[in-house]
Amino acid sequence: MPNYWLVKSEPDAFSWDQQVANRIEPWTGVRNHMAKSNLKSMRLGDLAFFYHSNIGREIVGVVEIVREAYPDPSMEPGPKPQDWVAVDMQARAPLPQPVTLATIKSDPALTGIALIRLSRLSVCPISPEHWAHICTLGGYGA
DNA sequence: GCCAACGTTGGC
DNA sequence: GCCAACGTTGGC
Repeated sequence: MPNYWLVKSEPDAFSWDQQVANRIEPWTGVRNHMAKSNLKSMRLGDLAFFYHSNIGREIVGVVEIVREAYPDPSMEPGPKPQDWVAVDMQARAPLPQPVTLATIKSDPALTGIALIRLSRLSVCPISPEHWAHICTLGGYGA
């Protein structure tokens, strides 16, 4: 059974359409330790919601982890050694009906979800129950 | 544009 | 080790 995640991207910087066009994309630039530890926990075949932050504020698609954590190629050489990581993700399919932040916040079945509780965390775990519920809301995989 | 949350930096 | 200052994220 796969683990479930949610990753955020500002569509200005990198959008779902670009993810689809590129098919496989390195997920780089994470500079937060909790998010990094989540990246390191991802395994081949894990699935993640692709969330548009700031513009849109909705879950728009599903991606699959196709390469586990490796050194982030976007790291700048600096005075201190760093160990940020990237993973590769492949677009699976869009949600037929995107699920908005407003919907997630107002749904009693989704209380406590990390997306809301840790609003600044860019890579969040999702419980299997929440995953299934959001898939239903989004008409995904029906 | 504003603000809350929160991580990081640097003075002490 | 504490804490004020500051920067960033991201919702509103």
